[in-house]
Amino acid sequence: MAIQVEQAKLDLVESLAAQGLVTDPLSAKGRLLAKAAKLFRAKGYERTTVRDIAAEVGIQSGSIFHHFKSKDEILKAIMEEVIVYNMHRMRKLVDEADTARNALLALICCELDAVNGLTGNAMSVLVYEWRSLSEDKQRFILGLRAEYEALWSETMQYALDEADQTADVFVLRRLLTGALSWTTTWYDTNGKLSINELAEEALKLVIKE
Amino acid sequence: MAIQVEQAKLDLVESLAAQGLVTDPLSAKGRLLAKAAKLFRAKGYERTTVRDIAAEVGIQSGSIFHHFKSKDEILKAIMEEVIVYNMHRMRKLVDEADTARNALLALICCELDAVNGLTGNAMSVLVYEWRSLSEDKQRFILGLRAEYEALWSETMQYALDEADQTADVFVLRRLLTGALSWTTTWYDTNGKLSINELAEEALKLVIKE
DNA sequence: TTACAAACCAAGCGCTTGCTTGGTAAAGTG
DNA sequence: CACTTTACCAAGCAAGCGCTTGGTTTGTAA
Repeated sequence: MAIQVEQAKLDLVESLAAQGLVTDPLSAKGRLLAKAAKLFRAKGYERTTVRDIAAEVGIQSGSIFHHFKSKDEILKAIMEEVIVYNMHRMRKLVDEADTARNALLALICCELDAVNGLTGNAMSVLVYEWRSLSEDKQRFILGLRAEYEALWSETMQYALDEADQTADVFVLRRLLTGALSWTTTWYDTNGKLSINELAEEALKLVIKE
Repeated sequence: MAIQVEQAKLDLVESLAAQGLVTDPLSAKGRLLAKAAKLFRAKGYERTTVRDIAAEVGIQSGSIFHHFKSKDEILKAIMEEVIVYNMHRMRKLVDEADTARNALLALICCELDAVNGLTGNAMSVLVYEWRSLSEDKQRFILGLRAEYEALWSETMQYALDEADQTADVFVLRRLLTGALSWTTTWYDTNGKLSINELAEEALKLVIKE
């Protein structure tokens, strides 16, 4: 991926951090979130102890609770911020796309990059550590996801219309969600297949040519 | 799904249980496995305590260790048996199929049914509770999965050849794996969409017509 | 230099966890 | 009938868990 694209992603983080929408990744709290996401992904939320996180950051376990009220507040923060961040990216990409097909391709690319790139740990946690949140926190995150999914459905419907295809968007989006999120278990960022190539393959699942 | 198909599945369980390849679901141990799978799926392995399982079965928590040496032996047994069972089903269906396309459709159908039907709890656990196994047990299960995946790759390649399509089977199978296993989170067994219809939709992702 | 908040430490509390132990009751087997 | 095996109970231990507490250090700005 081109350098300016990577820079754009960093700029967005900085901008969102300045607005207080996400935690500055360079702050003490931000570093803690990143390390926690890494551990939660690698070992699972329940198997990761606050002592593990503290050791990874280089502080005492009790000090964690200066930044977060509880362990599952950490999990919630990871999930919330990764949705907020990717939502902003997605909206921008969809607005910039010239065709409906390319808007959909951009979304696929974005989700693949979210799952396998910088926010990969957080995205994996979002997808697979769902049940570890308390019920009310689950509802809160579900609300955010609803917005995210609305943008997907809309974009997908436009792309299907443009290609003169009829399909059940509900079913198709869910099949695609699984296909894309599952890449976290097998896709190798340093392998031969680029994210863009993989995105083209995934688009072919939806839009026949 | 037709009654005789359901009966065939029960017959297979009985036959495998008689051979000692899986635990008889009617035995004390078998009931424990089923209840454990249900809980592991609903709450996750780590959040499910041996006391939870015992209460569900109706025995004391210590009595569990008469049947299994440790908690993660239960997890391993659930995973092992669901692979063995579905492997037998898949082999039979592939052998009976008249075309390569139908063999692939049968596999898709089988996996969807495995994920959403009788073995749904166990399959979800197999897919999502992976990291909770000890390392050597992970390797053991991985060996079984390798056989399972070999049958998939082979069948998929035949179907692509038959349809005069070229594609990367490695990538395509993994995209499909994600799409199918993710159905566990949204597919409603009692909804309007049947497993067979969903399987046709999933086949369309792979084989264009 | 003083003042103050943010970041962190050292120690440990109370609870839950997987698992062990020594024993009992019932069912199967010759 | 005696004997073995299977299935289970009642009680509790040792370890690990999230989290609290009271106090100390570090950074910042007037």
